[in-house]
Amino acid sequence: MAHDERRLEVLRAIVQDFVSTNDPVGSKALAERHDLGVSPATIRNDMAVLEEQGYITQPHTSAGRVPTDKGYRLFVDRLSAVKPLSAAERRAIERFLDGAVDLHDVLGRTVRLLAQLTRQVAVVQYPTLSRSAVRHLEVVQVAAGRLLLVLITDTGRVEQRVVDCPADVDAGAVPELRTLLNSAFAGVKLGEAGDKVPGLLETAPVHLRGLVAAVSATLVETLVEPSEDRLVVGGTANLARGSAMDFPGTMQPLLEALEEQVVVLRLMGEVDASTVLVRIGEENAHEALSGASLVTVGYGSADRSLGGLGVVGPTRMDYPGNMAAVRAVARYVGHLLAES
Amino acid sequence: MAHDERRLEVLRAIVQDFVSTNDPVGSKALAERHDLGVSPATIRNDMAVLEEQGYITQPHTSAGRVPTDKGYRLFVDRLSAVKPLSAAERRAIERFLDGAVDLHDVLGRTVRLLAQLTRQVAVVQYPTLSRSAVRHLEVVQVAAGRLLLVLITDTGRVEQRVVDCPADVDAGAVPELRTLLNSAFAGVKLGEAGDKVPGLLETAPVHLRGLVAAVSATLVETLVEPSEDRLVVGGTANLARGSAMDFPGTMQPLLEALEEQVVVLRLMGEVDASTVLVRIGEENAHEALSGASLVTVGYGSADRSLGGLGVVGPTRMDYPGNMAAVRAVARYVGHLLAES
DNA sequence: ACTGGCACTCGCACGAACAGAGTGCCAGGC
DNA sequence: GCCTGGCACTCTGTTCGTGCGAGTGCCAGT
Repeated sequence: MAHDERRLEVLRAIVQDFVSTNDPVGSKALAERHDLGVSPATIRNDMAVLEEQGYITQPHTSAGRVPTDKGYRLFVDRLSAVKPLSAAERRAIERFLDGAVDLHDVLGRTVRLLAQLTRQVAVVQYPTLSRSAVRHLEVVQVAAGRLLLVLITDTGRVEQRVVDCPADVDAGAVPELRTLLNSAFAGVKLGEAGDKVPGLLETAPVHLRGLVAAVSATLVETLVEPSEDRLVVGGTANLARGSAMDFPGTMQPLLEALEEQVVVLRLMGEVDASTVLVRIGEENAHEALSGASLVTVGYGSADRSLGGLGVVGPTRMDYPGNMAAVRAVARYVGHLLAES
Repeated sequence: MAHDERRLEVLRAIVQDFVSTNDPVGSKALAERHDLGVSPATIRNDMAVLEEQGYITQPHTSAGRVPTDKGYRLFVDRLSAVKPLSAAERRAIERFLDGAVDLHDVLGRTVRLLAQLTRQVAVVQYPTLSRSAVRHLEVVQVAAGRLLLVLITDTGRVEQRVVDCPADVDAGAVPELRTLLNSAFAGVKLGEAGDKVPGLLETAPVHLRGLVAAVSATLVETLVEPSEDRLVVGGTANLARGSAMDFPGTMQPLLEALEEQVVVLRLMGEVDASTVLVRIGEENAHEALSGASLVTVGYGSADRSLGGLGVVGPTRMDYPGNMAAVRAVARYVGHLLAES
């Protein structure tokens, strides 16, 4: 039993050393840097077992050992203590995020902050529209047969669409339409708003029917099929910083995946605000991410998750530190957006 | 005279070959691939002169020649013919950009298009606020003492701010305020709108004075000190594609500069819509860009430039092709935004 | 003014030899 | 039964030397 205990301790030491030095770690160095109380030879035996179990591997015969994805997984699940942020870091979060003027600004600052804190690539998802509610619908006439529809959500996100109205629009009708739309939709979740559009057509005053009909298609499109969720990416320069061997061959596929957004967004869909989710290397299924790890968490208030944020980096990353940073930032952003 | 003529022809050939092969080009290869009508020995003499004049250089004593920044400059200024886009490319531009639903979408598509067309990093500037005009100002009451101010510009850009009103807000006052603001500011250029705020305070109906006073500070902030101009960046994966030697050492500084935005935005400030501006290597002054070239142009209608767009890549790039692509895309985007 | 020829200079790829790191295994001690 | 010290072995990365090829500069000839 004390056996297994120590073997795990050895794994932890390997992960820690490898993360900080980026060199395969051998039994001798391990015995020197950590006082495990046993000799290198004993450690070698433990390492042989760990390798057989698939937790570590050696790049080539007679180099040190390197953790495998499975090894990192065990480390994250059982061996890593939550590393509290320093007071300076906490202060940095507040100082950095306070003073943001609008949603775009908040998310922009968040992604920069997270990238700086973790020295990894940071990703922040815009608040998911389907979970947001309508705060206000604005209708503006921009030309004779043209209306601009602006949707403002309770998370501060703004979506706009231009609608062509075949019929001439009576000037007085626009404010009426605005009132009608707002009384119908204000406070309604976007996911549920679509169902109300048909009903609206029937109950609208006769003289507005034409207008409502013209607008309804766009309305459905805006409310129900919210434009693909957006992602803010920052700190890509950190990819180039790490050792060239962090990513097999080139980092081109990873950069492509980050720009593609859809891949990352799908992963973001699974987050919730209470637990930090870690995906390591091959666990990501997607080819381009198979050499990378993601640390993600949802942000939002207790009762409602708005979106996700996290960092992307080499599997060789400081998991405890990044998990702590991601969680702390998510909490703060959640409060910030909940109260606005 | 025919002398100098041929020497320039040699320079052009060197640039073209080096851009396409990425290998230093020697006199022999040059004589084979281009029919200059003279022997390698003669070309060698020309190259010696070109090198003395600073247009080309050799990486090491016995390798071929490589163009210098000065060489590229001469090539761009005097030796490159405008390369018209293929019909397929023109069609791609239309197909790609039509069907964009809003400004964000237009710029997002533009940057992707440009990155794909040129296989370089693409940058697109949001329409500069100070050159835009107010299309509509929206006021929404989101809570007892809180107003949301939304500015919609004629270029489709949307800015929003939350205003805290110390006094209680009379429900009926909000529409009045909206009307007041719009009649005062609709159509006004943002650069000139600031001057009108003080006047507004005096001429406003008495019962609105308090409200106007509360809003005016934010109004000035939104209109006059427009939030830093935004930049959309895409195709960074193309940086990793090129040969590792395209950028000295690492591309980290370049990625940082692109995220910083401010560096690139300053360069964008100088563009105009009529001429494609090319900055080569060291001409960029800024450290991080000293190994890169920028090809930029303004977009907008004839009478009014909205912003800039362009590509960033290694000095070893296809200047004629990129200039053509950048110009064509800028034209199309200009039309698209002018008519919306 | 151009051309062919020739000697010269390097960078680079290839191979050998070498040092260093790290392992696996075995026999002995607690 | 588990740990330890020792030892032989197996690699990789590095260094050095060599040969090759590419490319140049120069010179004499047309």
